[in-house]
Amino acid sequence: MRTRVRFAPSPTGPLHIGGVRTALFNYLYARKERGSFILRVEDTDQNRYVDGSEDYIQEALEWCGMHPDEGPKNGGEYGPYRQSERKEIYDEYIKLLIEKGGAYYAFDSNDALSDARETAEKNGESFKYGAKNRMFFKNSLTIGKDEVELALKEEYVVRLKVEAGETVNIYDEIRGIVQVNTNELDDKILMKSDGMPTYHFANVVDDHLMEISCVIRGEEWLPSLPLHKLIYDAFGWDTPKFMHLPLILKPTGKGKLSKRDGDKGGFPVFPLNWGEDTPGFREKGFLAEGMINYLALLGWNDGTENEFFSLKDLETKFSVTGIQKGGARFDYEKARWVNHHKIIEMNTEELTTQSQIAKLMEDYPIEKHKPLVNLVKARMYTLKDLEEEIAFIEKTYPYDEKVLNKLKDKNPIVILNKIKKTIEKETPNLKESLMNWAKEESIPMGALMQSFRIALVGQLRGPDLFEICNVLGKEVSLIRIENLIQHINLKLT
RNA sequence: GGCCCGUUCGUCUAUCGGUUAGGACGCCAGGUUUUCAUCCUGGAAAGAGGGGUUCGACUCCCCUACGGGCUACCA
Repeated sequence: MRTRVRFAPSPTGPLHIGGVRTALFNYLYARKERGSFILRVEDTDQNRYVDGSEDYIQEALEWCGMHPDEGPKNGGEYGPYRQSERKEIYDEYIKLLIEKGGAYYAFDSNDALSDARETAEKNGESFKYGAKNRMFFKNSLTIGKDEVELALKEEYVVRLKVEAGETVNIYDEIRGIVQVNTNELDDKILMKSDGMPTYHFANVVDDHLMEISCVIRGEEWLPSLPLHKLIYDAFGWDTPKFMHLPLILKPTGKGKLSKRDGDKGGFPVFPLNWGEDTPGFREKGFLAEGMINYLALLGWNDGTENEFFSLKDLETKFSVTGIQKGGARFDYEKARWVNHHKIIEMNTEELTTQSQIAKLMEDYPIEKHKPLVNLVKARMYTLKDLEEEIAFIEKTYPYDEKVLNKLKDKNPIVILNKIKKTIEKETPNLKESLMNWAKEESIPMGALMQSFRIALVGQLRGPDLFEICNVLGKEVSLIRIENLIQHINLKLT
């Protein structure tokens, strides 16, 4: 049997990072098994449909390098790949299921159902429309044929007929056998009154028709797995394999990771920007490889102590046995650290051509780009860090007065003047020359370097000083040194 | 509440009955460096609790606790 897996998001907004990981594991499984990775858009709920989400999903996958083999954009033999375009298929199959006796029409009003729900809750029970009570409701099992014909002209739904008292056994590739008694299940609605299928029905029909060999999805679907199994059984279809991935949890506190957590903690929970106030990893300066690597680590490992993987590595190293059972807390610091590593690992040439990097440097001559990136590369955790790291080119930070106070008694003016002169003369090896001078004059190395650094950038941090001097050029360096001399003189008077 | 799933350092994790319980992020200390950062070395830090099974349990089983998910004509 060919390996075919699908990623099946709903276009209800931006793709959550948990969704990205589900897509990733699907993608990796497909590549590892030399199968197909399919994108299917599950847009059966018109009320929750959000314009632009499908494009967002597509773009996010492409940014990550996970190109679907089949999907709404590039088509395929098993299309259409949007559920809203498969309505006739569901109609056909729901009829088939009803004929087989696996499902039935139900005509209960919302009022009747909420009444029933209320009384059940009053008695401390949870309401379930099922084998125990379906005969007390208005449906095609309780009313006559003629009446059904009539009722079918009005609004109706189709429900799965779940037999009572049976044990359903299903195998999850990660967790093993999951067992549920059908008494715990209810007669789930398969077709809604608007004529669209529910997730459960569309999902099973499509997975079967698209010949999906393994369903890989989030753990939130585990409770409905028995239901799905029952639908397969009702049709007489073989079930695919199932794999339920653990969820991504909040960094602290209870529950799964949400957009609110990102807002609170100042980190993205989406791959790409969505509107103005929903930041994405990409815009926050992550490399796709950085985000992917971190996400892969969140709930999976290859059994070794290796933590760095490219997407290509993962395609060969991915294995189901390495998948974790329990949920994993999201740790932005570690995500940043992984990204940092990816930045350092990337060759400077490639890094320099990253569009975000190129944009930050567009005001500088092109030949300076690579040396600049090279200079601050090791200091970057995100691509955006470049901006702050090269800010010294435009301006100096306000002088660190604490340092100036300490330097006060160490002849800073003498030192600065010496540096000035040395630069003016265009001494071939500035560093060596200054160091030799300091040695001869018994000037502490610290005083020399600190004065120089304060002059050029205003503070005691930043990349290699002589490189900075080099980048700034003779003219700017001299001006900055002169500025500091004046600043000190002003303070002395 | 009911049902299902889970539980190793603060966090992500290794261990697949016998280990000084290993690694990574973060934290702390030291080193390299003209500064900061990078980098290197070291350190503190874990088997939820209780019962079994076993010569021996982090590992297998049961119970409890805790955590998570589901409980819609949403996915």
